[in-house]
Amino acid sequence: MARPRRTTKEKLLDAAEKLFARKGYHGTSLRTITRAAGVDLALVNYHFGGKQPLFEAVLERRGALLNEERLRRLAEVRRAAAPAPASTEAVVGAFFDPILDFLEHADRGWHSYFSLLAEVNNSPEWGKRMMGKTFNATVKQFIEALMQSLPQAAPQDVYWGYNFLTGALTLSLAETGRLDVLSAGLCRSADVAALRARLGPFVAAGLRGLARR
Amino acid sequence: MARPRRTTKEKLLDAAEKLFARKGYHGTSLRTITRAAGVDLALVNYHFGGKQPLFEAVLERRGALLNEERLRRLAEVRRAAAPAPASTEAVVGAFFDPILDFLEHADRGWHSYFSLLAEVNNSPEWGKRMMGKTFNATVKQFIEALMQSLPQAAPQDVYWGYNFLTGALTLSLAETGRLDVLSAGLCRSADVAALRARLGPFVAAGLRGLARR
DNA sequence: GTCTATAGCTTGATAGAC
DNA sequence: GTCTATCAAGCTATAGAC
Repeated sequence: MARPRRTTKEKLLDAAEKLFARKGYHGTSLRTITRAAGVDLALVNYHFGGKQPLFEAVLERRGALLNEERLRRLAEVRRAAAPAPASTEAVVGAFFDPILDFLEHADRGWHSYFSLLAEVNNSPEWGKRMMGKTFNATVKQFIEALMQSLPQAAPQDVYWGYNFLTGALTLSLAETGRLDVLSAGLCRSADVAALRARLGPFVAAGLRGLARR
Repeated sequence: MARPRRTTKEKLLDAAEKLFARKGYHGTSLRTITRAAGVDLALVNYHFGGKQPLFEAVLERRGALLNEERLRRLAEVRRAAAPAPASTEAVVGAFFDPILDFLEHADRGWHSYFSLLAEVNNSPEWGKRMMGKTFNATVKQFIEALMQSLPQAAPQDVYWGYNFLTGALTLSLAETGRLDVLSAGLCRSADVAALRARLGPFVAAGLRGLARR
């Protein structure tokens, strides 16, 4: 409630975030976005310079916050374990928990943002370039920490393991509702507490299993 | 080499598969598809009735083959283990191996198909409806087999575990090239043998870890 | 910063000749 | 089954008034 007056830029970012998450980049027109934002069409070009720069601004806005929080927690678990390396469970937690906390405690926009991220991460069109630009520097530090926590694992196993880890995460973040259908309502895609209880154990056990190969 | 003469319908399906995989449904125009297929624009409507029916036909063509092969292998591992239930590793293998075999031994179209599937699976727009229509009946049998292989696990754990499993799989199938960048070339997204060696162990260990919670 | 008006294209779909 | 021709609608982007 700190600043209820959103600027035009923020209105555009919020509306674009929600709509890009639902129908993707090409499935969303600037007219739809500006109508939802209650803002004139021409202002997209004034504030962002075009459709694609707007898209990239959406991805980067919360990406920067996420990186910051992840690195803070990674430093924390490393400090707590020193001089030993942080455990696999702790590193995985530092990677997942910021996302789960944002989803549970913060504004609804994070749901859209992560759903969009899930799509971008799995898209050949955007995956490599856009995910890399925003997240590579942070991710490299996590992969290094995972390697230190699993000294017997080959580097290739850790890279592939990170790939599986992020795949499991992103599909969960997409909140497609498919889990609800498959389980006939027993599980809900949007149940963050249920996800939190299970994602970490699954991934940590998977990584240890890979290292044991 | 059995039938080198493709029908117009097949030409359209092949071109659409490749292009939808690259840029998604909204990012691909019918003109781009028909140009790539060497076929007249109006024939999409004649043969399929529109853009969306073409998209669904692409998803269903190979989906039917995949379901068939998966169920064949599931029956096989069940028969081999009877009267005990098939092991988690065997069930997971029956789910992954058909995909990996198609990728390794069959025509290039399977790469596009699975890459497209990865995007659809992570998309709120298509995920629930299109994945469900083609795959729900088969997937339910696999989830049931997983439950039998992990009798101590709660059903919720298996449903969430299936969600993680399919997330890890689909990101690997997307072949976004991100793994190549992160590992500085040490691992390659398209290396099916490397994926085969690691995906099963990761997922089986993850499921067992979940069940042990 | 905001808005109107519009240029210049591309889109999916179809009517109708062959 | 195939192809030409075209329609109406939608798109991004921008020039220029306020």
